[in-house]
This record gives sequence, C-alpha cells and structure tokens, in this order.
Amino acid sequence: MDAQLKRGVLDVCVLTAIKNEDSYGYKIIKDLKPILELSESTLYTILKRLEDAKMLEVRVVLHENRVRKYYHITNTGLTRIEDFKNEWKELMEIYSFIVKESN
Amino acid sequence: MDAQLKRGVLDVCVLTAIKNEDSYGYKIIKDLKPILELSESTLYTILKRLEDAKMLEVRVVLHENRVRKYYHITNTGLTRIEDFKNEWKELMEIYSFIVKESN
DNA sequence: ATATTATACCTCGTGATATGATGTATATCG
DNA sequence: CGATATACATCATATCACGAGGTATAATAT
Repeated sequence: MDAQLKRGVLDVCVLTAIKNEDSYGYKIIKDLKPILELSESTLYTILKRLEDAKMLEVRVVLHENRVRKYYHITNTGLTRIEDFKNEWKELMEIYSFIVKESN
Repeated sequence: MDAQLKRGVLDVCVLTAIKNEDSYGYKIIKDLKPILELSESTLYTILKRLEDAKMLEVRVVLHENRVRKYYHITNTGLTRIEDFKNEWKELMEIYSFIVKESN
C-alpha cells in the first residue's frame, strides 16, 4: 500500500489496536498484521509520538525477564479517533469527486 | 483537514482535475477549492512532480501577455488514478477495522 | 552444544512531501 | 494610482515512514 495513503491512518490504527485492551509494541504489530503491515521502526516511532501527545500512557512491566511497555489510551487519544471519523467524511467526498470525474 | 490524510489523495485529485480537460495551475486551484483547499506552493510542487513522473505533459501558451502552462494527462497518469481506486479498497478495510473496534 | 527463531525493546539517517513566505510580472477595476 | 486578479516559481522548514542496525533473553531446532 502506498506510503502516503498510509500516513493519514497509521496513528489511528495504533490507537484503535490499544483502545479496548492495553497492549505493547510487539503485540500491536502482530495484531495489526492482517489489517496493515508496519515495521518495528515505524511502530515505535508512532508510540513515542502518541505518548508525547498525551494520547497514550505507558506502564512498564517485567514479563519472563523481558521488559514490556504496556500502553493505555487516554481521553485525548479517544478524541483523536472520533476526530478521524469526522475527517473520513471529508475524505469520502474527495473520493466521490475522483470517481465521479472518472467516467 | 489533517495534512497527513491529505497526502494520499492530493496528487490523484490534481490528476482528476486535469483528466477530462487540459488545465493550468491557477485554474486547478480554483476548480478544486470546493473539494479540497490547496495552496499555490503545494500545487506547483505537485505539478512538477507529476510531470517528472511522466503522468502529465506540459504545453506553454501565451494568453493575454501572460504565460499559461497547460497540463495534459498521460496514460501513466490515468493508470495512477486506477491504482488509487484499488488502494482505496484496502483503505476501506482499514476504516472498517477502526469503526468496528470503536463499536 | 550451538545455531536459529521468537520475543521485546531502541535509535539514526534518509527520502518524500505539504506548506508558509517570498518573489516576479501583467491586466483590470475602482 | 493603488488594490486585486491572474499566473508563474523557489526556498526553508517540519513532519513522518521506514530500512538498517543495535541490545538482550527465552525457546526450539539441528
């Protein structure tokens, strides 16, 4: 999938992957795999960005001698998802324009 | 509208604006205004990029002592639009995932 | 025993790209 | 005569996806 098209949905996908149950990087990548392929470097960059933006809160857990960073979505993060849904409506209008003009 | 979400559709919008009738920068901005706001710096950058990618061909015309650059879409440009429509299907699946998880 | 794979994190450099600021020039209208 | 419309262009900046590379432990295969 085109990288440019991905940009608008990537962070919302990550937020969605965390929304119903706290999760951590490695698991998020596996969970999203059927929906959207994303590399570790991409994901960890996004997680950092979302944490800085206070859309996620982090909790470090030791699991079988390995560090796991569990992320929890905040209200700001939930708002981001809702905002996206509204932006999607605008995007649908743009798509309609493209299809309409194509024949 | 979020700049990141725009990125995936901007070039295809410009191609669509030119598709049925050759057009030029200034006119494209005005034509797209109801659909999508884009600045001159953005548009001219995109036109240059699409021309470099052989998706557009340019023809310079003198109109009332002012230079106009008319752009014509190529087969490569038309293919880009069709490719976008297929990518849109993938994007719809991602959107479905986001909505489904948000119940 | 040793090599590979899975789990789990991270950073750095690069390339693509949207956009504001700024610049040039002509025509028209108040 | 000044403002606005028409019409082009470039540069610097900021954002961001992603490959390449790094660290470390546990489980599985050879």
